[in-house]
Amino acid sequence: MALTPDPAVLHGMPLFAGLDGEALADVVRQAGTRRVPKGTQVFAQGDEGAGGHALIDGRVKIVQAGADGQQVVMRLIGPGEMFGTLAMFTGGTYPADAVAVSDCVEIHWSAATMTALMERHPRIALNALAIVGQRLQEVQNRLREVSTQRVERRIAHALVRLVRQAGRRVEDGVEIDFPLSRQDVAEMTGTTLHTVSRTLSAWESQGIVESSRQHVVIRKPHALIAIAEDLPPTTEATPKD
Amino acid sequence: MALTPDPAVLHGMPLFAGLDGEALADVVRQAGTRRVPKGTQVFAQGDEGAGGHALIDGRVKIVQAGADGQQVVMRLIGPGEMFGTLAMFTGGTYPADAVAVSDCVEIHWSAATMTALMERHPRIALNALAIVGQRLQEVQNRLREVSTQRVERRIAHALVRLVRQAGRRVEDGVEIDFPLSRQDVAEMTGTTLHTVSRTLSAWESQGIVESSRQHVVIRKPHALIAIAEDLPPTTEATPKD
DNA sequence: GCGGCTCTTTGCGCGGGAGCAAACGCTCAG
DNA sequence: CTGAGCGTTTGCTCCCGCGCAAAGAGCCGC
Repeated sequence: MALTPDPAVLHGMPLFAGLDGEALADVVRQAGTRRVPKGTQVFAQGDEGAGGHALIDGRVKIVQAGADGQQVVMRLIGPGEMFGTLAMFTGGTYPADAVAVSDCVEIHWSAATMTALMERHPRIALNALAIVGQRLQEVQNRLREVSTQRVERRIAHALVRLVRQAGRRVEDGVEIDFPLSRQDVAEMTGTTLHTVSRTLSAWESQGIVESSRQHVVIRKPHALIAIAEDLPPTTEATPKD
Repeated sequence: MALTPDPAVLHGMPLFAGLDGEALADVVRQAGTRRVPKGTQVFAQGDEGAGGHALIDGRVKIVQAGADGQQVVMRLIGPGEMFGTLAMFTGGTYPADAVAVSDCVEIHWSAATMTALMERHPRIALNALAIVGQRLQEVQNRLREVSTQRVERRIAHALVRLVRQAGRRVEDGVEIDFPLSRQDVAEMTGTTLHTVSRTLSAWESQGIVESSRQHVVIRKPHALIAIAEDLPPTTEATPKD
């Protein structure tokens, strides 16, 4: 292939944690590289022959659609993260769409090579187990959240998670470094874009956030956390933990 | 120790699928057996040293509670099913409560022995991967459901799932063979026991279900599926206005 | 610069379903 | 048999958040 990825990109990927340099080289040798222009799909829900994907550059959104067309944003992927790996262990068809929200570069492995890699380096299978287990817990937490909490709190929590995942410090605040529409947030929290817009407007008038088209900056992270955790509305306090 | 489980109980457990008789005997040899009286916990959310559990007899409910005390029923476990295994791969503390809703007998393995078993029989790790992956997909589906669908449909879907898992054919209908309160259903679907009660009452007056205390019988499964899938009401359904 | 497109904001009205409270009824202990 | 306790039913009220609609605001290509 024209593009041969640098083995260094695999560093920090939990799936390949604990592998020695030789093993990493082996993993990289099997990988293919691909450019994915903004707005196109990396793979589609129901596609056969699921393999493994790792994002080198850009942003990818994992969206699951129901029979009625209703969508839910399952994950947002940034450089260095893996995606689409779940399908390999559960029958081979992708359970969701992966769409590039900016121009992307990804490396990928076919299901066959991935299986071979896991046999040659059993450590990968154990890593996968830990990763999938953790993902399961996260989804369970989201399920509990959406089942028991009000909309405002869910939106706050979603933003807090986004900050943790894609937050970038800027002068007076933290920027969410991800193209993020109101519709996206709605599909992450089980509400409508209208309610998200209203909520953000309210927060903006309180100086908690500042948002523009596809773009959000958190001005008072502690206030957002207070809403997410349902703490008393302290004016300026550092929440314990 | 008095109780030495029959290796046959492991048959049909996906986690041990594909193991030969000798390996199964090895697995059984490491297991401990325990009786758990109705109403008590097998393990509690946050407990350290998570191991693996398999239910021999009885019924167990897996419940996750949030900081505010709000609960969500994650799974219902019947004989032959495994539970509590997730925690082994993700840090060692149980993410939910497991409470016996009837007198139970379970076998269990400590985290250490389970790890050793997985090293001795790598097939177990691969099985675990498939199981956790499938569970993740199921939870994602529930998340989508609770995020996008109305209450009546969610309740219908929950009952359909319960029928699949613990359904028992009886004369004119299918019985859900599991002690099931309105509160339980509410905690599975993200609503309140009041709404569940009202919904079941409405269905009962339409002859779709028949319910009493902790007990539900589905009289017209097809009608329930129609509600769950939002299909046009079938032939004998009572017309709406 | 102009027009069109997408994303966003905001007003308005309504309804699904939560919350509260009270009564009913099955089960079981004594 | 009697009483206590828990699960269930049902009425009533209220309001959060959805749905609809229309206007505003960046951003694009031409």
